[in-house]
Amino acid sequence: MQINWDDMRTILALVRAGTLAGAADALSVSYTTVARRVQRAEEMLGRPLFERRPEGYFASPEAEELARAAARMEVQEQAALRHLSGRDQGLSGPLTLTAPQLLIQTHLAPFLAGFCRDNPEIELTVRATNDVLDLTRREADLAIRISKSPGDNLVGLHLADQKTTCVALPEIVAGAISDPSATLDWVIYTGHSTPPKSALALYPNYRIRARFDDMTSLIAAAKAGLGVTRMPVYLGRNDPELQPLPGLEPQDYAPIWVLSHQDLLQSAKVRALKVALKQFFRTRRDDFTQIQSLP
Amino acid sequence: MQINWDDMRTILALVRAGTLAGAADALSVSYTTVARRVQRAEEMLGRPLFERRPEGYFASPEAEELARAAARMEVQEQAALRHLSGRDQGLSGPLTLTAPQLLIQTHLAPFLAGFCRDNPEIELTVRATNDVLDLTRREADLAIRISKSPGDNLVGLHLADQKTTCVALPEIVAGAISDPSATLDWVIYTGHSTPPKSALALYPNYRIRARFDDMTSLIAAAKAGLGVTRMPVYLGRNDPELQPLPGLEPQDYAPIWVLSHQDLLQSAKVRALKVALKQFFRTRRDDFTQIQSLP
DNA sequence: CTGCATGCGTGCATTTTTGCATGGGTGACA
DNA sequence: TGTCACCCATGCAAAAATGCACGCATGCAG
Repeated sequence: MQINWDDMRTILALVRAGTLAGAADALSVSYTTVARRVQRAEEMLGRPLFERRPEGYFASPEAEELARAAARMEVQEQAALRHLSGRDQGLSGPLTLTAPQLLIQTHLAPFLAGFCRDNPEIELTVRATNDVLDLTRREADLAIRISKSPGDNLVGLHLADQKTTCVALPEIVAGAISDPSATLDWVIYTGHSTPPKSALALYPNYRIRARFDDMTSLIAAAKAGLGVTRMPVYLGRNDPELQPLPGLEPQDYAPIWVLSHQDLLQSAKVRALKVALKQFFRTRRDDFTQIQSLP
Repeated sequence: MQINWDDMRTILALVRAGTLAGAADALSVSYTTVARRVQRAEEMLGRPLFERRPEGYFASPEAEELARAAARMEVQEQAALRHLSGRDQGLSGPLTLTAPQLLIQTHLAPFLAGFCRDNPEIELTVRATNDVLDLTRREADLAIRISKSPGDNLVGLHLADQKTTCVALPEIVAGAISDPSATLDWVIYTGHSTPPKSALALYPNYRIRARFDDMTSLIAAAKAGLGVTRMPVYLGRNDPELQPLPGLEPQDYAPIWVLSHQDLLQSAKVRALKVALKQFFRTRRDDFTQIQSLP
């Protein structure tokens, strides 16, 4: 009874995904290939591993057991690759960074352009996503996160503190100032149930017009005049269309960190990007905490 | 930075073997394939893994690290396959047994023939070797061993006790009887420094004519008249050319066990062979302890 | 020094693996 | 009920991996 290691990896992907297409995506092959590798593995082992159902491939207990073993193999593989990357002392080759979309758009893009110019041998990949990528599984080498704690096995470097501000179109702000007790429209982030308490202290009557699960959309909604919205100051402060609600101090918000896996601490590329990020954010510290730029 | 799992397995084999041909043997592929897989892995990782030397491939520290990870992956893979085999309740498919050559020649061969007839669906592979195969690495499902202790993670079933006897050609035996104080020639197993003490008590003067590290050769040497030799009674007792040295009680020797991995305890095939072995050895118990067959 | 065993690299034909295109089935939804 | 979005199986052609044959270097024994 023999088995091909890549077939085990395929079984793992299929158990995880549940469908041929899903597994194929994860492995960057076609689903036909997944189907045939599974078929081959079943022949090798002399027993069926998956039940073919109209809604997908259903894993038998045997397949699940193989997948558990394959998952443990994967941990070993990834640890080895991380260690290998960690040994890498050259400023060349691939380097992957993940960061929140908006931070890239507003601040990181020009910085990264400079970094690439300074390090022409580094092949930088940027994954602009709000999803939390798994640094342990090497989905990225570095992650810029807006969060309060680094996380397991990860090494964090604090880049900047952040505060939030409440902004809206000038006419809405003017209305609120002229009559603080009038009902104020809000657009808020999904998950928050009410506008910030400090705002309610000044403007107690509110109506929630909409909720969005995406900051870009939230900004667009505010610009469309849907209401007031709370956002990190780096987004609100320089937008010519939006204006802060007066009388409110900026509120604390989760700081910005850059994280990497312990194993990559010694990697020259990772260190280079961390150092550059630290320098960059030092010059821009106020962007994230001060409502108005200093003269 | 990506890597193919079978390439990791190849790196492991190459680090272990040190040469392309050796790794190729272990993997049952051609050495060309090993060379090309390594080349591909090196390209993927963007760094060399082996130093090509005239005497073979020399692993770099990176390759050794990858190999260590791959070895841990291998442990997982093999554990999974063992568990899978353990679930196997059918009396069909592959089954591998390892046993000492001589035991197969003299006793096991007819027994195994019967077992195969009784279980025509089982595809039995016999590995006749004196090397201790690794049941953990699934080099065999069952092992018949001449040894005092089963070993780690293995489950043993005692098949028979054994004794040894000292035999030689009739003329040598006759000479020893006629003059016990004459110098007696011996052929002994490598590792033993002297003939057995109980023999020296009766025949104190000895000369070691040769040492052999292989029992078959030892027997041939005894038959060629090189001297007296000590061997398990199952080998000596029925050989028409050889005769026991009189006055010596059979001496204790390591018993015969059949071993299998814990994970395979539930496998129907493994259990079937164990049961059959136990029954067979019960009827042949005396072959291994009595110098003369009973009338 | 020569023959021989062992080890490596490379070009080429063969085999295997892969992806694509097509067809069929099922369930959600207007 | 028709459409759409997902599933899956299979035939076929392209692409990749493999094995083989050959040539070359090295170390060792006679």
